[in-house]
This record gives sequence, C-alpha cells and structure tokens, in this order.
Amino acid sequence: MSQVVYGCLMSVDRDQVLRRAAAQLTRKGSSTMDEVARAARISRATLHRHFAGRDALIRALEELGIQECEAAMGAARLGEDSAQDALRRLIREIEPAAGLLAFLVTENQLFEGDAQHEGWARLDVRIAELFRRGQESGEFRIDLSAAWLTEALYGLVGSGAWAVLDGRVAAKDISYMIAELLIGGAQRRVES
Amino acid sequence: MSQVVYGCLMSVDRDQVLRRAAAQLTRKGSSTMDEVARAARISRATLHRHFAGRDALIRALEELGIQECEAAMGAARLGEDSAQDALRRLIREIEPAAGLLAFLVTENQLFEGDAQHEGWARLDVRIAELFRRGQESGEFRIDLSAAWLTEALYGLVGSGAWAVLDGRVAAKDISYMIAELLIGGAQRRVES
DNA sequence: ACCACTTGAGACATTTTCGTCTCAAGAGAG
DNA sequence: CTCTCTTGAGACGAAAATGTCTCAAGTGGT
Repeated sequence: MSQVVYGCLMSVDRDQVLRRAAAQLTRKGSSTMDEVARAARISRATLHRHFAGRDALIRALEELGIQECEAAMGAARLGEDSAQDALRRLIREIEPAAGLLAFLVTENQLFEGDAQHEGWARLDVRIAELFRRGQESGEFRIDLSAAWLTEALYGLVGSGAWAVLDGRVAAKDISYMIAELLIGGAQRRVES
Repeated sequence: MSQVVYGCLMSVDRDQVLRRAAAQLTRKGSSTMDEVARAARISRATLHRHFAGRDALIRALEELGIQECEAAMGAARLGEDSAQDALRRLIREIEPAAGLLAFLVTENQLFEGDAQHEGWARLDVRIAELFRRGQESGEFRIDLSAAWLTEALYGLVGSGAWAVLDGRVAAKDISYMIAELLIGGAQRRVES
C-alpha cells in the first residue's frame, strides 16, 4: 500500500489529481467527468473511486481552494507591517492558487439552493479586516468600502490568472501588476 | 404580425429574451435551455424558434455584448478629454452591460477549437489604446501594461456586477467604485 | 511465488438535456 | 367573424453524461 486516505487504501496522488482537475475546469468550466479524468491522467473509473461524483469533486476543489487561501493568508502575516505590505504579501502568496480561485469564483456564482461553504465567509472577513486596518491607519481611502476592495481582489486575481493563461501577461509580472493596481487604487493620496 | 426579424414573423421581444437569458446565465452558467426559457418567461419551444440551439443562443449573446460594448465606447468618446475622464465615462456607459459581460468573459475562457469572435479583439484594441494614450500623456503609469489594465477593467466590471447581484455593493455606487479603483491604480503619482 | 491492492478499459442501465415535432389556444388584422 | 400567425404545452427519439459494475493487468510487499 502506498497511501492511506480516510481509512481507504489509495495510490494515486489525490492532490495531484485535484490540481490537474482544477486546471482543466479553469480552462473549461463545463468539462465532462471524462475530460477531467483525462486531464488528471487517470481513468474515469479511478476518478469516481476518489470522488463519489461531480458534486463531490467540486466540493473537494472548494475545500482545497479554501485551504490554499487560508495557508496563503497565514504565510502573508496579514496583521504585521503596513496594510500595504501585508496586501502585497497576500497577493504573492495567493498567486499559485489563482487558477483554482478563478474557477471557484465563477462556479460559486449564486449558490442557489444550499448555502455556500462557510470557509469563504471566513476568508472574506479576514481580507476585509486587512482593508479596514489600512483604512483606519490612514493608508487606504475610506470611500472605497472594504467589501468592495475584497471583491476587487478576487476579481483581479482571477483576471490575472486568466491573462497569464492567455499569454497576455507574463507569469512573473502578474503578482506585481495586481498588487500595484490594487494598492494604487486603494491608497489614500495626499495630492488631489 | 408585430415584428419582422430576418424576414421571419416574430412577436416576442428578442432583445428582452436575450437580456433575461443573459441574467439567468450570469447567475448560473450551466443553466439548461429549460431554465433559460423559464427565466426569459417563454416556453422552451419558443426559445428554440428564435435560437437554433444553445450555441446559437450563446453566439447571439456574444453579439449583443459586443454591440453594447461598442455602443458604450462610442458614447464614452474615448478620444476626448483626459484619458482619466474618458475611462470614467466608459465605465459609466458600460455598467448596464456588466452582467452580460461577466457571463461572456467566463464563457469565453479559452476558446478551444474555433477562434473567438473578432469583435472582442476590436474592443480590446480600443480599450488598450485608451490606456496607452493615458500613458503617453503622462496620466497613467507605464509599468502597468495597457494589456493588463484592459484585462483588469474587464475583471473589475465583472466583479462589480457580481458584487451588486450579491448585495455586497449598492448598484448606485459600483460605477464610482470601479472607476476610482482602476484610475487610482493606473494613475501616475508624483509623490512616492 | 503468493497475496493484497489498485488501476484502466469497457460494458451497462439510468438520467439529463437536447432538438424536433404536433396540436390546441389565443391574439390581432382585415 | 375569419384568417393568419405565434405561443405554450407536451410527446418523442436521439445524444450525451453520469454512476455502477466487472474483469484482466499490473504493482509492490512479504
């Protein structure tokens, strides 16, 4: 046996599968289970052995995305230094998960029926808190609400991932581009 | 008879149908034709009478979105005044189409197979031109490429539409929020 | 060599969605 | 009223996707 997951013997690298699935679904949100399986380089049967169905796969991706975001936020030490620098760190840390994020954001569009994962709310709160800290310290302007800045962060990270996939922006530049645009827009300026 | 479209007698308001369809698809990108029809308040049969199939519907929505964008760009008079003011006008004009845009952007994700509609390229060029004009006049910073600022505009407009749908930002504020964030981020600052 | 376990391939029934069709009801013009 | 045209409702088969199952092959440990 090679790996034990949830008390079940498993060999394929679950994380690897999830990542490849995320990449495929980012590229084409309506991918078939068959397409996802092929992108993950496993058979459809194996894919079903790991995830009970499409819903379970999406939920696992959601879980992964939330985990990556929380890890990024931990690594970024949002409470330290200036809000500006913390935001810069957050964007740099969150960038590897940008593709997954972009997919999840579009997938989450209006969670009709069941409630959305509480994890998203937790993330929103922490990010909004960062912006609010910047507003209270005078770094950020107060006429752009923290809620909007939070949304804008998600949007720009998603756009960035998409721009990189499309080859419109170099991967090495995207983190800087996002940070500069967001910080420049959020920053309180002394000149008119 | 009430309306003549493409030499065929039609009564339902095609534009209205497209708008409702766009709203539904923005809310849930994987809506079935039945859900779209119900959202458009017509029967599935009638929906099929107007659009040969799902692809035709999407393509019609794409056409509508491009038209609205071009109309918005015309109304915004991108070449006049400062680039900043032109951008502000563009955002204000494009805002009514934001929901449709948000859907089309996600739908367009990597056009595997056939080439994307040339209209998008035309729009991109015009928007990028505006940003470039701002850069050349010294209004906008040059370390954020015009291509990225264009992507960011799409992303922020989409995020804005989504934030409004979700009730996180008031509809009356969103145009200002987008413009201020984008212009503030793009603006060249004299202070450090 | 033996055994436990996992994988890929494919068959299979089921479900969902699609596209087409028919027909009765209703609206509007002449 | 009468005629024409459009619509909604539903039936229908075709196509696609899903979920389940079986079985041969392969892997790795003992």
